[in-house]
Amino acid sequence: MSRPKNSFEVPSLGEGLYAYSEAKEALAEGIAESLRKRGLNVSKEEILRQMVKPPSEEFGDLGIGLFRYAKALRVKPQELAEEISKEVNHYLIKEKKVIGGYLNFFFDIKKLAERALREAIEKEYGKWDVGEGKVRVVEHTSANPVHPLHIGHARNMFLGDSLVRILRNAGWKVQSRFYINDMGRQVAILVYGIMKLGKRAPEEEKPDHWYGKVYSVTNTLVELARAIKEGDEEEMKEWQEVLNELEEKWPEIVNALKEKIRPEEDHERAISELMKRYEEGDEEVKKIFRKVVEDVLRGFRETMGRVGVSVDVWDWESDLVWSGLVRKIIEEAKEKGLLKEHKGALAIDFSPFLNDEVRKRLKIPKGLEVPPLILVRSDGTTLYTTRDIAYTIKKFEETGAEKVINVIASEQRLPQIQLRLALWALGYKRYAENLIHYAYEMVTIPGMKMSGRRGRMITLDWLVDEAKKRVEELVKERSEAQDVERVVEAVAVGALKYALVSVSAEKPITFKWEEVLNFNTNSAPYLQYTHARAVGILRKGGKGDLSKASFEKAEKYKNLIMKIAEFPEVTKAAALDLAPEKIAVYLNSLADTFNEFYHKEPVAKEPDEGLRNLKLLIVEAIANIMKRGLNLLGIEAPERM
RNA sequence: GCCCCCGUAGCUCAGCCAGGAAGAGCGCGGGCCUUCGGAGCCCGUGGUCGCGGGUUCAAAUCCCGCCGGGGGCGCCA
Repeated sequence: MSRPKNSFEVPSLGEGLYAYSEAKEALAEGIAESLRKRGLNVSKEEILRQMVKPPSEEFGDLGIGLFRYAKALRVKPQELAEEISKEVNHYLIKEKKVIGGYLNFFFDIKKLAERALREAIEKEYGKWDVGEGKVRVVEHTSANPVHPLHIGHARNMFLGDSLVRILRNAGWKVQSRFYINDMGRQVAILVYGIMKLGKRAPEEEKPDHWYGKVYSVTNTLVELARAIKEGDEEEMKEWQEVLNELEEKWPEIVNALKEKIRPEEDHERAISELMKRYEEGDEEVKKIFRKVVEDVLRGFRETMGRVGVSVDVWDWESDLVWSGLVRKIIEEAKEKGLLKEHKGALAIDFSPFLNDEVRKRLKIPKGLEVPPLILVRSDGTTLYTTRDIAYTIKKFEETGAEKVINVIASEQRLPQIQLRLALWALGYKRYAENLIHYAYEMVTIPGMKMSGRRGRMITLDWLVDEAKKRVEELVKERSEAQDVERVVEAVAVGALKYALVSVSAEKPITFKWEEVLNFNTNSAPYLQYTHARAVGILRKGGKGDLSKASFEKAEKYKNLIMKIAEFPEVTKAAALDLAPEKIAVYLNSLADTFNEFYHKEPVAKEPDEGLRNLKLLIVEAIANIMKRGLNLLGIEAPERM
């Protein structure tokens, strides 16, 4: 581990790497060196990538296939493996075994346990400095402030928050940001409705929920008016149906707005006018927009508070426009001759830039046709992506960030690509290359259809309420905790988070309560329970003493020792791959291994003092890892459940 | 139509980026409770890695083509 550069990112370990990692790297370097001696140009990193866990314990704990090098050297794989085997050593390795072209290593579990257990009971086990104190920005949640946060935003928020934690743990300085998209058409529609209605959210209702209703109703009335004007029978029918549905749910709001948003008026123009005035900074309009959006954000913050997520910086899209940053971008584009008229608006045509080299560097798929990006509407206002260009530059320049990670639904892949291309075209090449679209797929609940236009939403507030209700029933009877309320909260929220971060982001999720709240396996409650159980043992048995533990008996608990020793590799991989699910998968398997041990081995009651101390150390390591691992996923680990 | 993502055991998923020796859990069948928290444990069951080609000593992994599911192709975001 290199020396920390930021005082607040100091790893607690002294010199050197974690035991397992140190051994693995030493072996890799040894193998690479052996191969270099034979004339091959091989790096430690290349070897490291190929080192795998053999399929069976009998083959070894760590291994590598040397076929490709044998081929390059024109020798038999087995012979090469045997020769290299003699040249590679580390004090934590007690045996080497060659099987075919594989070179496998066995750890000396006693020695590994001595080191790994000492490391694992340290407060900051699994912390790294691979980020070297460099800055990264993670933008997440960034929901449109026109309706409550829903299940999709929840996935976004939990993934984003977990990435922040994982990256910080790996030594990056991370800033999280929420982009308040207050200049889009949707907010203008909401404000339009509010102006017509002539009032803001009532005290007794959560503001984001109330505004969500107003937004749905206004949008429906506006769309209906448009359909009538255009004489589109089909659309008319559809929107009328939506309106009827909304009227059943929220008669008051619909009735109040129906009077004021009449089909014969030109609402489109009025809304465009509003947007324009807001963009120009018209004081009167500004006041209303800001008040409405602030109200909705208050609702967001309340929800985020419930699930324990906060962001460092809240950025207003409108500030970007008013500060002139957006205009500056447009000027730059003009000067560079990038702006072309496209159907009456101003756009960047990317075709001159789209060569294979650029595609590769900006991760744009080979076959993807990228349409021109419109920067300025014909009425002179700007669009979301235009402002996002300015925002991206701001994120990089304000923080000196090495990379900016945008957690954004995969539906927005194309605009994100256009954004990178626009940055590239404008000459912000480093930013373009280091802007990461962390895309995630949708979440669905069987039997519940979300429909924005129909005001049908699976809100995060509802999810939390529902989870708490369900958890309460399960916990109340059995709980040993005094503060059952807090436990219910931690378990309910934890279960939701785990369900949404334990699956890789690119996979769609089908949300099923039976799985989310399955206390038996692969869920936050299962892991929390395992943690509480481990802590419970320590309460009874006390903490283990390193100087009294019989490490020579560690071999018997090899599975656990190995797992404990591997934890830092997992936290590192999760950070490098931006993969919270790796933590989840690991913790689940650690819990399985521990529960097996727990059942077979008395710990606190173990009569042999040396063995008892060893076991207590193992239990303490598990508790610590469980807690730290869950924390990286944003999940609390109560001491009692 | 074009493009992107996904397709691994009955179910939920890991492994795919950096090719090397098919993995978990659930479910199902059987067993274990006077024991530190049974929200548990043990044994067993289960796969032409969507299909077809190709590259390779070696393909779930890379390449090409198809099939199925989802998403995207707006002066919306």
